[in-house]
Amino acid sequence: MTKQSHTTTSQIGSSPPERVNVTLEMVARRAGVSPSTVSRILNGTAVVSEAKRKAVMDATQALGFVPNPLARGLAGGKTFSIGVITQAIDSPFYGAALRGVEDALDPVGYSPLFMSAHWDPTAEARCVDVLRSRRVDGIVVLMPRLSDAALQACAQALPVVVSGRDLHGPQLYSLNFDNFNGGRMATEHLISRGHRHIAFIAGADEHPDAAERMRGYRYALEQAGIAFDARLVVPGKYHEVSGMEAAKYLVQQGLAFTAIFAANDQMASGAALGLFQSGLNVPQDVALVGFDDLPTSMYSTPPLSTIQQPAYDLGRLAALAMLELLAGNTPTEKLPAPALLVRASSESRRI
Amino acid sequence: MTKQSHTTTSQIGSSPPERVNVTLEMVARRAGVSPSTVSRILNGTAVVSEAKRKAVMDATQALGFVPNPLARGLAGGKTFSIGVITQAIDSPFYGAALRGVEDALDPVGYSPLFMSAHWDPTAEARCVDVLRSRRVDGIVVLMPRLSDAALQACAQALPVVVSGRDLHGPQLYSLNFDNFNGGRMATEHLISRGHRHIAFIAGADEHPDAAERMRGYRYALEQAGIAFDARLVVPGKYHEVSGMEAAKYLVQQGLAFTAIFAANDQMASGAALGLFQSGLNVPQDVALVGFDDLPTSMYSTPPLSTIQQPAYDLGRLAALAMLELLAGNTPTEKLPAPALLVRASSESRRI
DNA sequence: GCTAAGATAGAAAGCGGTTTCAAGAGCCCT
DNA sequence: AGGGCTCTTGAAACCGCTTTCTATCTTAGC
Repeated sequence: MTKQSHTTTSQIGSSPPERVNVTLEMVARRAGVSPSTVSRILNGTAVVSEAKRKAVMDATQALGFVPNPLARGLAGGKTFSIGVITQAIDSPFYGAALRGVEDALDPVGYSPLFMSAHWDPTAEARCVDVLRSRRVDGIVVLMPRLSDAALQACAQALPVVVSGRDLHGPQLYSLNFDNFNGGRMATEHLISRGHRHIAFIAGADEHPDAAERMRGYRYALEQAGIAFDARLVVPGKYHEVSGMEAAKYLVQQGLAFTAIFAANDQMASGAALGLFQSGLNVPQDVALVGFDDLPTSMYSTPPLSTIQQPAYDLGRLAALAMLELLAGNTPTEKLPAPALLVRASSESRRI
Repeated sequence: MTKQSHTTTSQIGSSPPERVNVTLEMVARRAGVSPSTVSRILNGTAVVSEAKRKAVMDATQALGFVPNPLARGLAGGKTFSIGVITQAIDSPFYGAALRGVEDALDPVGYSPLFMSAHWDPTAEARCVDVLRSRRVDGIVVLMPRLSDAALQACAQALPVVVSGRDLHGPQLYSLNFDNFNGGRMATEHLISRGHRHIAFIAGADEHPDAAERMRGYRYALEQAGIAFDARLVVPGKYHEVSGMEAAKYLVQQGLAFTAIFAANDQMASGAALGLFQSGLNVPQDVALVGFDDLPTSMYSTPPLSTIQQPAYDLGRLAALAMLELLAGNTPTEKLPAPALLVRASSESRRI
């Protein structure tokens, strides 16, 4: 892949903006060659004599030429932009991921086009359509809600990278996080602290990752010889309110639990509040563990123990994988294994 | 402005993707008219006989024609995309704002192009260059770090909307939030609760809004006849760690403060943790008020009293103002006045 | 009834690149 | 010296749409 150099000589504040759009033709004229030659040199498409190469480079520099991406897209079919579909751009989790995407794409001259699907498959399909109509070179879908079939169909037309699935194909790559082991580790951690009555605030059923985390929870209990108690599992919706309500509900039920494992940090944060409002403190009365390691979790009061899910890396690796796909290679990116972060919210207190 | 209808008949899952790119010319042929006519009809650029209009509409529908934005941009100069520069896409504050931008732009067929400048003016200038090279129709800069002059120069070339400044011009609009009164209200709230020794965790000096919030703090003290004590003002950097350190520092100094006003919620959150680690509780020992009302602040333990700064609206209104500018109108968007949200972190306890 | 003005619609010229096609130059070989 | 190749480079077509220019057909005016 041609490394896109954004050596743009800043136009801000520089001499009056009269220096309107410099075109490839102007460069050609100044360098005394044909437009085709300039194009070839700039793209490294063909071998050119060193003399002309130098002349063109100089002219490019002198004129501050920056190729028009629109024209390039129209003619060459590549827009150097890639579509990124998230569920909500304003969620802390996706925010970090988008940052990762940005950091991976920017240095190579690609621009991300972000869209939020709001957990709605229909909206997600529309996002895909809009992105395709904008002629993006590829699409990255973080935590898709679309069916596997739909994603695969989409990958027929252009490269696709998804997270949270296990799909593969010539133009399709997926990055999956080990939610099962994350769930297992979080639960084992609580068990190792002496807890035997561990409540679980689950995520929405449609979230495959939420299901995996729960599977990890149950597996850990089983391994420890603790009977699974369905009453200790409360459904949540991955956001704070649902965590808060779940915690209050657990307290109201009068169940004897000493710890809570929430399927994500947002719910854990809500749960902490729910417990607090019910007169219980974390970790003195109830130990709490979340999942995701949102940037804020480390600074909550008390800091939240959690499973680190590298959202930033997720975005970065997904973007890098897309670049590989675009370059015709087979991506090899892998997400790091889940890691347990023990913080104050699950502090010792052996029961 | 022509309302862009994204009536894209979803291509996902629909009949094989053989139905390659439908072009305007194909529509023209099918409708038995010239390409120019199709263009005119689709853009409402000229009066056309009802018969042809119908024929074209039908053909468009039947073929599922979606104009190629690249070609449009190349030919017509408008790309229906607008650049949005934030300081950090992964900050909760900007996340909400971006969501607002998205919501305002999407229905009218415009796409946002997000870039993060990381609080670096040089990076910000580069963002502007990249966006201009991508031929965006306008640029929205949320909380710019660039000089007024640079922004004004930029507005010579294309419409610009900024937040956090007070700039005006033919192609320049700004949305400013009343940080002074926000700071004043937060402080007055604490004073009304009986506090006389109120510490202030300030934001970085370069942030004009941080300076305004501090001015509000001092003004409120003055109005209440409370002497300003420079030792109670600790500099922060708008992120959690700095808030945490500031709180610990205050405690270490052994100063007799009973309340803290932090210039933003992230620092307030850090401060709560710092106090907690110093053995002090919010609000029993120290009352705490933040600024911004981040989505998470409401669910922190205890919920944080704060000044509501409508980040979502900021994004939405900025985008709407841009659309006005693009339509040749003078925007009239105004941000709502600051509002105090009293929550548990500053709970009663009259001293 | 004939011309001036107005309304519609097509032809064609870009917009700024990429890429195919073809030609000229240089080189080797017989 | 001439034929056959390869290498470099220019000319021109094309990507898909907008827009100017021009031509045709009405309709109005006297």
